[in-house]
Amino acid sequence: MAAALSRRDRLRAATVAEIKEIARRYLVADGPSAISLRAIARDMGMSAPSLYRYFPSLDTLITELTADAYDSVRSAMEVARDATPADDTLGRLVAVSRAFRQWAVAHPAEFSLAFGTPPPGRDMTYTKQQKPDDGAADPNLRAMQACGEAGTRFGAVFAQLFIELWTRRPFPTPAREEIPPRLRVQLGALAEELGGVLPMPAVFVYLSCWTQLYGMVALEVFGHQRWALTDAEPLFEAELAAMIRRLDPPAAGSDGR
Amino acid sequence: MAAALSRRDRLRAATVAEIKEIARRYLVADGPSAISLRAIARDMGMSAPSLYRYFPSLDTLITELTADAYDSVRSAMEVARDATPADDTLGRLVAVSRAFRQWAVAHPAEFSLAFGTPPPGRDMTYTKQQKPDDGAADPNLRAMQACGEAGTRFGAVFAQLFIELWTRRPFPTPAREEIPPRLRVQLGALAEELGGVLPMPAVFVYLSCWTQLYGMVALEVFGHQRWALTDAEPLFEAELAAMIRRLDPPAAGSDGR
DNA sequence: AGCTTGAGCTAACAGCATTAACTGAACCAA
DNA sequence: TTGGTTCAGTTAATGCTGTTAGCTCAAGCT
Repeated sequence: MAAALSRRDRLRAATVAEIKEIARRYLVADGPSAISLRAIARDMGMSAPSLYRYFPSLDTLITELTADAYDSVRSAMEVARDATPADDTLGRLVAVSRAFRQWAVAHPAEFSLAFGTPPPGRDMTYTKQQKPDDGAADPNLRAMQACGEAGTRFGAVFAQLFIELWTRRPFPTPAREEIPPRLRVQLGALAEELGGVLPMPAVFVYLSCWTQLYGMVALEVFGHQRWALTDAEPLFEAELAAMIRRLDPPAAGSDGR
Repeated sequence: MAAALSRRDRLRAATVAEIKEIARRYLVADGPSAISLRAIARDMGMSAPSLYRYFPSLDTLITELTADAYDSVRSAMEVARDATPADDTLGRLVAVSRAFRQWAVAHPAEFSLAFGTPPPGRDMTYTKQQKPDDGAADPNLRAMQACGEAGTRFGAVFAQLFIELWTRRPFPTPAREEIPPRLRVQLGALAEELGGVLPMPAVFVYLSCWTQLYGMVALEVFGHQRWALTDAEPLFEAELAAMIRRLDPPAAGSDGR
């Protein structure tokens, strides 16, 4: 059922892909604001209004590029993960983290789209309700929803690794009582959403690690670290090592790699 | 020598201030791309080209707004710092960190300007060389330079606290040998730049804390945490507490607050 | 064969940054 | 006080931008 596309649908898909590819070119060359329908149309030998047959607005195009960015990192991370033995969960976490950073450094514009400031009006990407009439008539809303789902799939790669790690060899967590009540309920809800495998304090560690990772990479890609460092990679590696140490403290030594 | 301004210069400064204020209004209302010279001029009852008497381009205006944002957080942080006893350095660090987050949450648009994706072409904000002909003829370059300096002044608030903390009661750091050589030289250079007070491994801890702080706040303000949390404050407080514990481990107990 | 769908077009509107050329008032020096 | 310079402001124009309306024509389906 993969090739159940009519001739027209295939042509249409090809055009959509070409539009996105050219748009991505402008994006990486001169930033998101350089993406212009007129310029894309010019490059394709078309008129600008024709593009509205494929995207209801420029914003929607950019939203779809953002979703593609999430898929792109995710697949890069999955490749790195699958190149590491399945029984070495910590090794996989390291590989995935490195892949995340490397993708980000190699694709700063896409990274900014997916992990930087969202354009105003598209903040609620991660809304989970909206079950009624789900698909929605508005194709722009549909794109935003798809973007949110792509982001969720991205996050699931990290989450899955933490779940695996926990089931194989639980990592140290703070005691339940050390976590303030208001945080407890939120983390508890999140633990449910993640499948109920991780206990609430483990979710805290998971979020903490992700925050540190994001902070490192975002600071580097956004250029907010150049006042301190000329090459951010060694610091990243050091922080990554610290993170692993936190998840596998040398006390009860094991293979660890 | 504060009032050494001619009448014309005073009027000019007032106009510049009014332009910036209106621009800021558009910024917070609808994001950076909503700042338009024509709209500002319309609001002021002027023609758009007139604004070029005050700013050489829209980009320069935005750059100056970015510099103002740095000054704004910094002053908020300084207020919070000075409201805490000078001998309680850890308390000051907590106060400053909270002020940083609170300012960010209250001013998401300005935060994005200063700490989010930089507009393409203005990446090299933090360049330090360029001593020759320093001021430079290009007023746009001058603005970018001023923006970088404002960013440096912002960072100095945190740096100063870490320096003070270290001189009062040194915090735990990794051993020199645990830090890989390539990172060592960079941190060493940075330690010099910070005045040579902090030893190299302490600089590592400083950067690590700042990264965690930035990660927390950026994730929250950019909305990349809403899939996990409805209210980011408790998690921030928990991470902040963990940071403080790292700087003042309960082993050699002291006042701590 | 005839109708419907869809892909493309042109023309047009409204908004944008920016430049050029010009006017008039404020300032400053003789 | 006069004369020249500086500077704030103007209008007109260029060339971008997203987007809508209305049209044409070929492909696809009945």
